[in-house]
Amino acid sequence: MKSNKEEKPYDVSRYRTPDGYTSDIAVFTITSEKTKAYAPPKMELKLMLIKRAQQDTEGNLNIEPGKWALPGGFVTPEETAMEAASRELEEETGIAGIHLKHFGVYDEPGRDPRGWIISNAHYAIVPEHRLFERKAHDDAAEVELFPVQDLEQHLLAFDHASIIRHAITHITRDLLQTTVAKQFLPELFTYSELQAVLLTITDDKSIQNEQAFARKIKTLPFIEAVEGQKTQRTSKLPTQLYRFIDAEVKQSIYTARH
Amino acid sequence: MKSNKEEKPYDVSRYRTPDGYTSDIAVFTITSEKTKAYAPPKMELKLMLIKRAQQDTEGNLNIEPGKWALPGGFVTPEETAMEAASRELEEETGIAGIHLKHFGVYDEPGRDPRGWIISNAHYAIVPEHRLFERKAHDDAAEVELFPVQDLEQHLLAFDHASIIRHAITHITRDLLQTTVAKQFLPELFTYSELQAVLLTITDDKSIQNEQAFARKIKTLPFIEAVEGQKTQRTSKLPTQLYRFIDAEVKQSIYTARH
DNA sequence: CAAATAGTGTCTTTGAGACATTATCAA
DNA sequence: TTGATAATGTCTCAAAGACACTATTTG
Repeated sequence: MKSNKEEKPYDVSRYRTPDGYTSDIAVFTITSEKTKAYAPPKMELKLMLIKRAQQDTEGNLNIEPGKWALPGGFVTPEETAMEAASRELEEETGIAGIHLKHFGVYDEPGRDPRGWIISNAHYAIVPEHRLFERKAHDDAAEVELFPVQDLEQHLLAFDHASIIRHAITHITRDLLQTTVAKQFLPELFTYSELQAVLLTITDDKSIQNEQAFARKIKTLPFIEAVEGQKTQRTSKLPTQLYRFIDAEVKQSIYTARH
Repeated sequence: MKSNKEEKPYDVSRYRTPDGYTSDIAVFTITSEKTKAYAPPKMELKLMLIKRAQQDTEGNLNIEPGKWALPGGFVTPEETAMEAASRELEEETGIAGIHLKHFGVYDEPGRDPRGWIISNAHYAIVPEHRLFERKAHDDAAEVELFPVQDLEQHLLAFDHASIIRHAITHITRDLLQTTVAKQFLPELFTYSELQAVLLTITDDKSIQNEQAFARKIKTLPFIEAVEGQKTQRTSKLPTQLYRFIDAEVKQSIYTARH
């Protein structure tokens, strides 16, 4: 861990410590647009960003004003960055108990004009309905949801453009390779709801095809049909409900079909 | 990113900064034991650990002496943790240009008795032959390779037991779901060599079976046979050599067979 | 020849893919 | 009845799995 080299009194770097440790959060939500009654929703993956104010509440100039940024804040010594993320998220949006995942650390020298500041980045999955009650934060001039496709064109603070790219890469991979998709869905869901979630980040043919996907969902070892449970929220015909079960998903590129 | 709350003068946490930022490295290697001539090697995944000395070269007591630990050290403001890992690895083992991957951050309050120290953890893949020239570091009483199975029984410094568990989880998943296995192999390799690497971390039936795996390797989109290239290092019969090619591997648990 | 690994032949079974068909219900 | 989604029937084709067998080379 620490080598003696740094502990020796003559080592100049001994007392160089970071100027700050922050936790940033890429808050993703999927908005469902009900096109009509008795039909599966059109879903779209969106990222929540905050527009940095010109000045803080004391009247001092803010840093990187007017740019869009990920919510976040400084971590205190009494908490982990994950706990800080959870706390910030609650302060920002008023919601707690959200799925959070670490996906990277940003420590490039010069990434933050304020000094040597290390950012621990997470993504969060927030079901749309829980975002309704969100409230503005003190330095957040605006809070807005952006479809993940057209994020490139906005002016982003610090190195957040890069962080956001990685966040999208990670959540996309996790949605396809783990069962996090359940964080976007109700406890019980139909095949077309799961399909709509997956289609926000993939255009895979066998996921696009209704019949194929409806058949496939029955064979997945980590999803089970809930006998006798049906809903009419996606069609006039009562539709089978499914739930995720705790089953370890082991996969390998050396055994899968290609 | 930073909220005004922390910038206000009355906020006590404003000046609380970490006492250090370290980079730790889980150095993995696969040792090949040639059981006999003209046979595939028996391979085993091992992790390199350092035994912390009782005192440093100045005669001061060292922290966590006698315990096994991951190599690593403090990150300076002029570098990223990844660069620090690369530098430390070179100082420690004399080797450069090694595959490194970030897999986690450790920032639990109290994890390090010296203060609020954040560890950015990476794993490294070092081919066995490059470890031969490794040399002892100044505070490393001993350097040793441990098979990943029997790491639990050793006394580990700080929270390294936990970090190591995560490192093994991550490298295992990456070996099966990405093409990092190539980091353990020569440029050109036989099906049985790749098989031996994979069998260090899985007991999957279709990887264990020679015929099945020999057939499967020909169909993998990210591996190609190198026409006309054969070797006799794994058998008396000249054997086809393969190489990894740059092909994007997209997989999904919703489309794979289960 | 014996032994060991590499590689093929072939049969069975499973599931993916495609396409058509049926079921159910609201408007 | 129309229109929409859900669900099934069925056929084809590709690949997985299993097992036997052949090929090549060294000692």
